[in-house]
Amino acid sequence: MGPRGSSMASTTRRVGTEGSATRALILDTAEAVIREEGYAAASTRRVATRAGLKPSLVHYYFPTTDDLLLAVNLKGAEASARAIDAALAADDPVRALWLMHADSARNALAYEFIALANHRKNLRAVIAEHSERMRARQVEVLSRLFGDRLAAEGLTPAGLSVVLAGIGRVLATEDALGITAGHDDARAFVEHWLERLAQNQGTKV
Amino acid sequence: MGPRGSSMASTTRRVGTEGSATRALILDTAEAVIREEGYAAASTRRVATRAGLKPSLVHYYFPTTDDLLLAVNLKGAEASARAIDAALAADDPVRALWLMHADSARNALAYEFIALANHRKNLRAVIAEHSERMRARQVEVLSRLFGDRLAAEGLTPAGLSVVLAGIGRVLATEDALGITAGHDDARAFVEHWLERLAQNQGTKV
Amino acid sequence: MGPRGSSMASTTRRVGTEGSATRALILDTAEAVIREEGYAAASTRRVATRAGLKPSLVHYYFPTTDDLLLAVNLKGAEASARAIDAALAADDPVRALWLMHADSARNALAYEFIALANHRKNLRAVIAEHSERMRARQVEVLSRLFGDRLAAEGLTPAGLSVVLAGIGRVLATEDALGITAGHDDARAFVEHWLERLAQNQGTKV
Amino acid sequence: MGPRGSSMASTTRRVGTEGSATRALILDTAEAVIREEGYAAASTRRVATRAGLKPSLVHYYFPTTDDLLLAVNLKGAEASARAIDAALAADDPVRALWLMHADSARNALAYEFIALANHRKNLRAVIAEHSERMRARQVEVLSRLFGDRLAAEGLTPAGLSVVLAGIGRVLATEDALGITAGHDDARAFVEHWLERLAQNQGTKV
DNA sequence: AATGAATGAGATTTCATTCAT
DNA sequence: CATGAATGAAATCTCATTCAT
Repeated sequence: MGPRGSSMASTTRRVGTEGSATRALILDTAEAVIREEGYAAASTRRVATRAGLKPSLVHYYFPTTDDLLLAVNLKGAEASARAIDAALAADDPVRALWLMHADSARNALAYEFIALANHRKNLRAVIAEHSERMRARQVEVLSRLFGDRLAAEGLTPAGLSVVLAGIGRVLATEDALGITAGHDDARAFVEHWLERLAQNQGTKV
Repeated sequence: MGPRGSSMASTTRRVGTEGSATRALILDTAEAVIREEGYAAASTRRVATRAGLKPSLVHYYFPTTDDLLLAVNLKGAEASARAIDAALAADDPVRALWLMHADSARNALAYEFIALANHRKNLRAVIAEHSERMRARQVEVLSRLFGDRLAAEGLTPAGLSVVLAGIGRVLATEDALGITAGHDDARAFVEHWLERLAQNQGTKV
Repeated sequence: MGPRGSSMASTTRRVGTEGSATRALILDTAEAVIREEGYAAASTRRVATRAGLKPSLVHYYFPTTDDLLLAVNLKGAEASARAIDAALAADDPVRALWLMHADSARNALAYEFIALANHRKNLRAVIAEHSERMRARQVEVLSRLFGDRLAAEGLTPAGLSVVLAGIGRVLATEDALGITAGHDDARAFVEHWLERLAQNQGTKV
Repeated sequence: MGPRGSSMASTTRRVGTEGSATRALILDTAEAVIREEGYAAASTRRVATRAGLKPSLVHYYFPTTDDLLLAVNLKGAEASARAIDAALAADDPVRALWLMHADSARNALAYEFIALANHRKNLRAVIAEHSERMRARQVEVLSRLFGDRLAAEGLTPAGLSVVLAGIGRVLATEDALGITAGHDDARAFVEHWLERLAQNQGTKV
């Protein structure tokens, strides 16, 4: 990905007003680029061109490419957190959670950040922490929903979260590649199983 | 990611003796680089340096970077095919298949190629085809093992393959990032469930 | 000076044939640029433009700016070594040594490399070593010329080398800036003193 | 060295109260940066960051980088002038002058400005003038101390100043690089010689 | 079968400077 | 007094690829 200084990415450093419209535009554009072309394509130039800005301006707001990537990651994490909280408030919380995991737009982004974390030691810790926080948040929600009742299925809230994440992600990523064999079957299986679970579920809080 | 020519990948063009030791060395090195640093790092130079060869020589065997990447992908696909066939011959075929899906080294490579396919239209078709072939091969194996008996669980061979792939992949990728919450629970759940399935299984062919 | 990776400069790495005419041209041009505009001006672009080459070609021969700078330094050190050896063979060796130290072209280059060493940890060791080798070579020459006879003046070969280097350098650098006050006086003083020394000198070897 | 506007340095233009604490902070920080990392590192940004200020503020006080550099140079010249005056008032003035010339902190800064003058025509005249003034001031002091008595040694006040400057500078710069061969010998030689001179010296004024 | 030379493109980053508030 | 925004230029480096030998 070109030369990259070895200095730690400064998660906190943030040039430009937080509420700046330009900053938001850059962030949105970068997210779109990452989703469509991968994190490696989120170069200053490409993002700037697409946003109709000068490359230098991108650097003004995000001194380092890492800063930009982490900012997009953070934004995604915040969106996921909101989605989880919304699930808890939904009519059928478990199903809402499953839909979130099977959402391909969300998965495309998440996938990129995992790939990114895998290849850039600098960013690994921050990205991993975001993922862990999402897991924890889901555990909270699922615990509130099921109490101990998941144990009857041989599962735990954390285990359920892992299973849904895995199946959701493989469906989304394969869809993107045009691979579909077994998808409907797997989806039906999960949904059927979740329905059964839902009957076992405690009162919504 | 640096400049990448837009020329169609010449899947078939192949210079250099097929059985050449140099060719094998380049392929192995490229695979290691991809596994450790990601496909974006598999540049002619990097592979050459690491293999102790001149960059030009890499180009001699693989005229295009895409040629090299596809060759590594093909090699991985062949290894996966062998693993699936070996599973069929194992004592506990379903469990062997699950272990294959949960194998982190294999997943690391597979993950890279999915990311690659996602971001390079050129290669998408070839890589997707390899994945589909693997899925088909597993369906064959699982059908032979279970016949119709999976239906009782609300599943199909293809659906089961998808489920195992998803859960296996999420475990492997999160492990790599040091995320472990819920992993043991999910693993126990899958293994317990597979044991139950195995009792339902037909005679090994 | 722009981004600079933290990787150690690879003193030995050397792309392109040693005897290449292009390589020599780049080296000569870089030396001229450094002498005239300072080491900080020895950028790929500037050197390339001045040599009538493409910037990429400079990178082909000297992957890193540090590689280029060190190569120029090495070339200078070799020239100095030859000058010292030539002094030993001259009619009046001590005076020849003094003239070498007072040579402004040589000093301009030396000055740049000391400044460079001062500001780039990477290169410090190599450059310092070159300087030390020059000092050692002079000590050898002066010892051969004077034996113990310098002691009568309260000096040693190494001490004399330091004194000549210091006075020679200040004269050369100030000349370059147009500062001349006291220069003739200092020069006369040194030359008078060296004449006296020469009479004290042993037989030339 | 990055882009550097070609606008003449505005030696006189000076925004911000002369006595401003902020101005002094910027000046001190710039001096430290130059001393430690060289004049080329004294960029608006770097100085600002290190001083905990915004880059724009540095520009507010010093519209141009050249303005900043010259201000630091002036500050250094004033300090040297004070050191020379102090030498005259010292117990052993000649020795005090020598110690000033051998002072490595002072030399590090002086070295940078000579390099700077060498490479930026804009600034050459101003910096050279400062140096010349220091030389003149020393000549005054030495004349007062020795009258004509230096002639017996074949020297003049200006010549002595040059000699001390040269030897002092080479010792200081080589020390910084870890080169020490001959240093003690040269130092002993100079000090012994200065002692002899001192006995020849006139009454302190 | 292998390699040295050359080139154009692009990515990352740093910088000085201007302007409006 | 002070600052945020914006911009254009340049420096460093990496790459894929082509060509001639």
